[in-house]
Formats: sequence, C-alpha cells, structure tokens
Amino acid sequence: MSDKKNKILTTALRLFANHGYDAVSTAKIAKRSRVSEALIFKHYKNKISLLDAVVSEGQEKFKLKFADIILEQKPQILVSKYIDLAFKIRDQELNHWKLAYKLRTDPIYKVNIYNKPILEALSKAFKAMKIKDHTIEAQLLMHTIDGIFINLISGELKNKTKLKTQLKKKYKL
Amino acid sequence: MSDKKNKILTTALRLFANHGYDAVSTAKIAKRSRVSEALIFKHYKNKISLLDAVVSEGQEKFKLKFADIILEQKPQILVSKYIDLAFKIRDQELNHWKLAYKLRTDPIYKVNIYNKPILEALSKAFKAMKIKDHTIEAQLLMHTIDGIFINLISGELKNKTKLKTQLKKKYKL
Amino acid sequence: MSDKKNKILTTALRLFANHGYDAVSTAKIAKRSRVSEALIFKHYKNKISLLDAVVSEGQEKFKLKFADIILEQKPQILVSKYIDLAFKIRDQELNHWKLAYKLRTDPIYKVNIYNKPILEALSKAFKAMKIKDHTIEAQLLMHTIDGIFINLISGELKNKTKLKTQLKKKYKL
Amino acid sequence: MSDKKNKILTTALRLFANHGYDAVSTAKIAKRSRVSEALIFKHYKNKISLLDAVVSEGQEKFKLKFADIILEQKPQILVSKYIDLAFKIRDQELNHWKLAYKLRTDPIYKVNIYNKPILEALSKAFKAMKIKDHTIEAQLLMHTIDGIFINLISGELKNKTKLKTQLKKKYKL
DNA sequence: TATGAATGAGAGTTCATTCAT
DNA sequence: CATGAATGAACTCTCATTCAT
Repeated sequence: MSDKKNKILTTALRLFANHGYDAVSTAKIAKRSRVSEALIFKHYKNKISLLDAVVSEGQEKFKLKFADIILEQKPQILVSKYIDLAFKIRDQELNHWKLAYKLRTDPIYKVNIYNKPILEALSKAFKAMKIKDHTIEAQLLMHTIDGIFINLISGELKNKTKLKTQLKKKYKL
Repeated sequence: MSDKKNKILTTALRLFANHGYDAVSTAKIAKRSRVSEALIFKHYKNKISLLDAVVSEGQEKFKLKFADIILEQKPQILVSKYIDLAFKIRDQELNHWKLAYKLRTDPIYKVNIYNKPILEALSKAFKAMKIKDHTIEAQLLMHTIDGIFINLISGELKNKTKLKTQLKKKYKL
Repeated sequence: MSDKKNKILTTALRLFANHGYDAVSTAKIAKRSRVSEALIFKHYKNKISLLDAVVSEGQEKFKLKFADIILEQKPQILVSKYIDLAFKIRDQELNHWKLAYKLRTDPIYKVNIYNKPILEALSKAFKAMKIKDHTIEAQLLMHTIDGIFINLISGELKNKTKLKTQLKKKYKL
Repeated sequence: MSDKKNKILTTALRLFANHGYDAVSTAKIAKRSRVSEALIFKHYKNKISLLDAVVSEGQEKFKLKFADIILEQKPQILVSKYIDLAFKIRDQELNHWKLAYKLRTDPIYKVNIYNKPILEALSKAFKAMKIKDHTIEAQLLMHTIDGIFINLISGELKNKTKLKTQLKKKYKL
C-alpha cells in the first residue's frame, strides 16, 4: 500500500475511533493526512468504503488475537489469554477497539463476529476446569471483559493491575 | 410541556439513541415528529441543546433509580437491586440507556456521573457482607453490569434469567 | 407558485434550453435567479427534478397547442394550424421547444409523446382532402416541420414567410 | 494513428454522440477505451480538443459525401443522391450524424458548414428541372431531410422505404 | 507510448439555523 | 404556538488536468 494511502487509512481510523464516523468529514481526514480530499476518493470509492477498509484492517488484527486464544489447548492458559486481552492494548490497536465498540450498537456493522467462537472456547475451557455452569460462566466473563473494554476505551478504567489479578484469582489462574 | 415539544423530545431520543447525534439531522427529527423544523429551534436554542434536554431527561430518570440503590440500607438488597437494574429495562428507558452508552465513548459528554457514588455504595455493601477485596469486587461487578448493558443495548443479550441468577448466586443473594 | 420558485423555473428553462442540462450547474441557476443554491433544493428534490418540472411545464403548454390542432374539425384548417405551429413562436415558448429538441435524442426523456396523435390527425385530414398516400404524406409533413423547427431553434431559419406560403400552397390551403 | 489513440477517438465519438459532450467525463472515455486517463491528454491537449478531433473526423467523412452531391452534373441525379443521403447511414457514421445534430443546437459549434453549398446546388438543380420557386423548394427539401435525420437519429423513423419513394416521386425522380 | 498518483476547482446536495408571518 | 421561505457553510464526491516514471 502506497504511503499516502496508508496515511489516509490510519488518520481515518484515529478520527473515526475518537469522534465517530458521522462526526468526521472527508475534508478533515484529508487535511490531517496532508493529502487532497480527491485522493481519498481515488483510493476509496466513497466515505463508507474507507470505513470498511479501516474496519477490515481491524478485523484482520483481531482475527489473529482471537485465533491464538481459541486454538490454545490448555484451558487455564486459554482463559488467561482471554483475560489478558483487555489489559495489554495500546495506540493504533486501541483505536481499532474504540471503533469496534462504536460500531457495535450500529445494527449494520457486525463487528463482534468472534463472539460465538470465543464463547464456545471459553465454555469448553471452563468445563475442562470443572467449573460449574461453565456456559453461563463463560458468558459472564465475556460480559465482564466487555465492561472493562468500554471503560478502557473511554479512558476511565482504574486499577488495571488489581482488576486483572482479581479476575484471574476467581478462576485460580 | 406542550404536546409537540414532547413529541420532538421523544423522537430526538429515539433517533439519537439508535443512530447517534451526528447521524441525525434536525430535518429528520422534524419530519418524524411531524413538526416544522423551525419549531425545534423555537423550543431548543440549537441542536446541541436538544441533545442536552434529551440527556437531562434521562439523567432525571436514572437519578431515581440510582438513589434508590444508593440509599438502600441492607447491603444484600442494595447489591441485588443493582444487579436487577440491567435486567428490567424496556422501550423508552432502553433508548435512554442506548444514548448514554453512545455518549459514553464521546469524550465531551460526561454521562456516567453516577459511577462514583454507585461504586462507593457497592464497595460499602460488599464490605458489610464480608467480601474480600470489596472495592475491586465492586468495580468488577460494575464492569460486568456494563458489559451486560452493552449487549442488552445491541439486542444480543442471551440467557437473561440464567445470567441474573448466576450473578446473584456469586454473592449469595 | 411563489415568486422565487418561479424565477428558478424560468431561469432553469432558459439555461437548460440554450446550453443543455449537463452544461448548466445548479450554482449558475441560483446565481442567475438571484437566489441561494440551497433554495433550489428546497423547491426541487434534486437537479433532475428541476428539469422534470421545466419539461412538465412545457408539456402542459404543448398539450394545449396540440389539442387545438387535433380537435379541429375542418381538415384544411387542421393542416394549416399545424403548419402555423412552427412559424409563430417566441421567447419563453421558444425555449421550451429548444429544450424539447435537445432532450429528444436522449432516450430517457420521451418528449415527443404527441407525435402519434398528430400523425393520425394529419393523416385523417389528408384523407378527407383526397390527398393520395395520406399517411406517408402526413409523415413527410411532420418531418418537414421537424426540420424547420431545428433550424428555427438554432437561429438559422431563413425565409420564414416564403417557406410557410410555399408549404401551404402544396396543400392548397 | 496508433491503436489506442484510435480507440479513444471512436469511444469518444460514441459517447459524445449518445450522451452529449458535457455528460461524458474523460474518466469514462478512458475506462471504456481501456486506456489510462492520462493517455487521453497525451494525445489531445484537453477535452475540447478531443471533441474537435472527433468532429473533424466527421467533417472529413461528410465532405466526400457532399462533394459527390454538389459536383453531380445531372440535376435529377443530384437531387436523388441528396435524398438518398438520409436513407443509407449506419453505425459509426450514424454516430457522426448524431453528434453533428447534438452540436447543431449549440451556438458555439458550427457543424453545418455544408448547408450553403448544398442549398445552392439543390436550388440550381431544381431550376434546371423547371421546378417553380426553386430556391424555396430547395430549402424545403433540406428541412425535410433534416427532419428525417433527427427522427432517424433518435431511432424513431418509420416507413423508410415508402418515405424515400414518396419523396422522390414528388420530384419525378 | 503509457500509466498511477495526485490535485484544485467545482459539482450536486444537506446542514443547522434565522426570520417574517 | 407554529410554519414556510430562505440561506451560508459545509458535506460527499467528480471534474479535467498535471507530473514523475
């Protein structure tokens, strides 16, 4: 991918993630990317395609992370990895998460396609760990992580380390 | 409040909640409210004031709920009431929650003003219930509820009853 | 119809007729109408709707003219009226004709809907006038008038009076 | 002329003829010619020069046809040839005619440069054929042919053979 | 010869907002 | 209280054109 095309993509990610798709004009993206507005439309059919490209790039990154979790053989490590997910994120990656959570309430964008496989993996792990009600427990953990994420995203998350420790302690990890 | 003014308010709530502030034009609100666009600006100084009004209305409703929780004397009931919060919401009220969570990621709007008092109340309750690490546990519960909320909002929450039961069981409620 | 709306319509007619739909920007129409560009879109959904409105207005005017011809009972007068059609046009009306002939080659716009009824009326009249091959003669006359029209429109028509006289003489009118 | 240059020219002719100069973008011409947009500007200074080239090519083709008519010595054959003109056109040539008639209403382009010599030739022929009012008759015939042309161009011309026969009969050809 | 990358200017259209009634 | 008419600024997107390779 060419230099300027990439600049457009990262700028768009940053702005969409922090202000929302509708609040960010293509003019602003162009300006911040130090590129002509026309160039955006040379590289991306229209504004929504630019969002698509940004989202796809995120999905690609998430895919790797989630695959690593789902394919983990040792149940304890699997759960541990999942919990860690929320606690070691930064910069570019954070923006992808911000955007994902922004789009989540939008019925058009199905960003959380990895929910089901993750749920199944966690459920199976809990079962192997002899945890009662493993399915509902898996779901609960996912919601907790979701909650941690949205607090993380809005920059309000306190006591990160303690939180992680406490969570892991619950599952004896 | 006059009939039409109220119509504007509820329409704005519905649209803002489901599509976001920036994605909804005053023209659309007017049309859906079956009101002239000018009337919106008679009642509300500008678009952002309309959002303010919508948000305030929500805060007002939330205030009662949260007060009821915070002022609860019996710790078990306090926690129980807090957990119940997420599980009995509907319609108009749901839209207020949707909007609140939409605005939450927006750095400008500080919607979650009740977070701190709730945290303190929960923490205190957990302490009274002899739960170890009561503060961090309170925080964790809040995150879980947050997670449940965002799933609820996007219409993806599964196993509501089981989830509630399981959660309460954890705290022996 | 309000004052400014009408101004937009007549300006659009004039510009479309003389330069073509695609060569005229809404900005230009607005400027020449001494109106904001936005007002055009308040009155007409989009640019093509403005063209539609202009065309419809023309059709309405043509309808009266053609009806007068078609409903004429005396064959000689019918033909005479048809020939006169091309020779007494001016200003606003001329613009409607210009536009009609511009759109004629455009397959989307069916401007010449009156062709068939006119052909039938002329054919019938010629038959009554004992003119041989009345149908093909009617068609030929129509083409001649068409040819006169396009020359008229491009401002190249010479010898208007003589032309009319000669034409009428052919049918002993 | 190189292969691609020629492709550009014929594509431009086709598109200009069918949609008009202003409705066709250089991007579209490039795409349909399977050529880069830049190449168009290597071969033609700018868009209008491309139109010029297209028009010139047409004029060149027309020139031969008209010369053949004008230089015809036998009056009857001259007129006959002129009438035939409209009845044996197809494909590429048709596009040149379409374009010519599109540009005709445009005051900037003077496409009908052969009108005057043709008029004189016809007039002279009619005179030799002892036809009264030969000049005005020549003009009338030209208008008729014009009318036939524009109907031909928009694909609406009916009864071609009969029309030709009838026309020729009028002049005893 | 041929292209991909790039752009300023302008296209049509929508925005929130004002004002006279 | 309520509206229709009106607008400047901003929006997304397309235009013809240039330039480096």
